[in-house]
Amino acid sequence: MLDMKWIRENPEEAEKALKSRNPEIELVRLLDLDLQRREAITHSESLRAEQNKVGKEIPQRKKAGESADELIARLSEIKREAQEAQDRLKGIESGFEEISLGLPNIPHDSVLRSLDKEDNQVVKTFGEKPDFGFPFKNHLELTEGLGILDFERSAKITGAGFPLYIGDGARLERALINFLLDENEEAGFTPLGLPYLVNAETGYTSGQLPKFADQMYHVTEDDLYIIPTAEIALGGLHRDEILADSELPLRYTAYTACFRREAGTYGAEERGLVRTHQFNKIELFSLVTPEQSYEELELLRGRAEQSVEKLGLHYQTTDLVSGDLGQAAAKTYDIEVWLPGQDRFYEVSSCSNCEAYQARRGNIRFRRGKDGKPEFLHTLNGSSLATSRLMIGILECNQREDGSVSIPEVLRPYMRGQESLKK
RNA sequence: GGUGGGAUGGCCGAGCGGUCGAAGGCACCUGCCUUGAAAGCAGGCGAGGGUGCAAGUCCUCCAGGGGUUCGAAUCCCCUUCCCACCGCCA
Repeated sequence: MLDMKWIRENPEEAEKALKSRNPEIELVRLLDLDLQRREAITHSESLRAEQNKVGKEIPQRKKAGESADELIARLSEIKREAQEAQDRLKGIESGFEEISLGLPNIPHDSVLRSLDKEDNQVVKTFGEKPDFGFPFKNHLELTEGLGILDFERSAKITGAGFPLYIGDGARLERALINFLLDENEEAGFTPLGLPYLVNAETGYTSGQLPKFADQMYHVTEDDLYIIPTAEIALGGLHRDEILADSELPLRYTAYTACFRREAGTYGAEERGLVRTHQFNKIELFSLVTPEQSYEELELLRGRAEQSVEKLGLHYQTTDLVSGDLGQAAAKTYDIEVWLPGQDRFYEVSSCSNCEAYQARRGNIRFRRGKDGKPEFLHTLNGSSLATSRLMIGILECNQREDGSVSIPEVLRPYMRGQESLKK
């Protein structure tokens, strides 16, 4: 959700910024409803004030031993009017919310205005494309040879898009998860074990609801949503709280499975582990004061980059253009790992500063000192990292001619010293 | 799933249906006192919103949502959450 006061005062600037993300966004209707809303509030409240005033006279009249019948009659008339005004206000507000809850965040000034993903700026590159010197295999050929991944059987269990790791495959991913959690914890992030199902309020906080409801699995029986990323659950963590500025920044890390319906997407080129309904991810999440948030974004990005570097994978970091930003983000860096089998870079991390967008929706605030007025804080999230896609990179980039795969050294302690994956 | 008990301001805690946004205590802030501190004294001290240059003023909020009533923190109904016990169970 956006700062309505700011939009009201800077309508052209706001619309221009939002159009840089989606040219179809118009604010005319929102501004009109905002005006109507405030008028309706004033009208409704003045009637309430009168109602209260007359209401207070009744006991006084009665105490004095006089009849209050006439006042009571007048009051019922005021009440009827007040109720009408109230109903009208509710109608306006629901229209207002429908629009305002659907609007994306305003991009940060430093974000390049463009609708074309091709304009995403590469801000860092690490390593090089591997030169195998032999016909290399893609991750599906490798995992089949090693017997560590089985999509045919997982389809029997569930259906398409749900990976089944076996033996060394399961072990390697677990090693990745533990390695990343340890790295993050050493960097000062508090580890959390999170619920995988969230209620609707939490879904709204992150910006996932109402607009992207169809991307989440919904347990209708209990009206709970299965998280597409830990970020959604983390958004609910401090909902409706006022934190002390001395507690900030709050930094969390959590491993969760992530579930995405991927409705409307399909692609023969995204086979195997590239895009699945269920995958694993370690998340970073920070709550900070507004003046800290861009420094924090660099911290998250650096944290994620460092982990990829330790794994020895070739990657590039891009600064996304306005048109490629997620709903809640004001600025985002993507970290993409080179996947030889796909012949392109693939996102393994996305680090975003959501500024006050989520805080406003979830009413997450902080107070400066003892006497400061509560203010919305800034939230940031970053993947560190998506392990399922990392698996592809590790397998494909570390393969040997015989189909075995050498395990990155940093993971070996997590694999009881195992140095390679062999049949 | 069943039964019973709860939910009030940062915390604790009172609140006959009628000046209750809410006693009292703790914590906190300001001033007095003090060499300094403590104690004591005086005052202040929730959030959101409308309006206004501002002082201010008005509205809303006692878990959430409905209802009864001229009037609800107080009465009724529903929901959620917490606690206890029973049932079931990793």
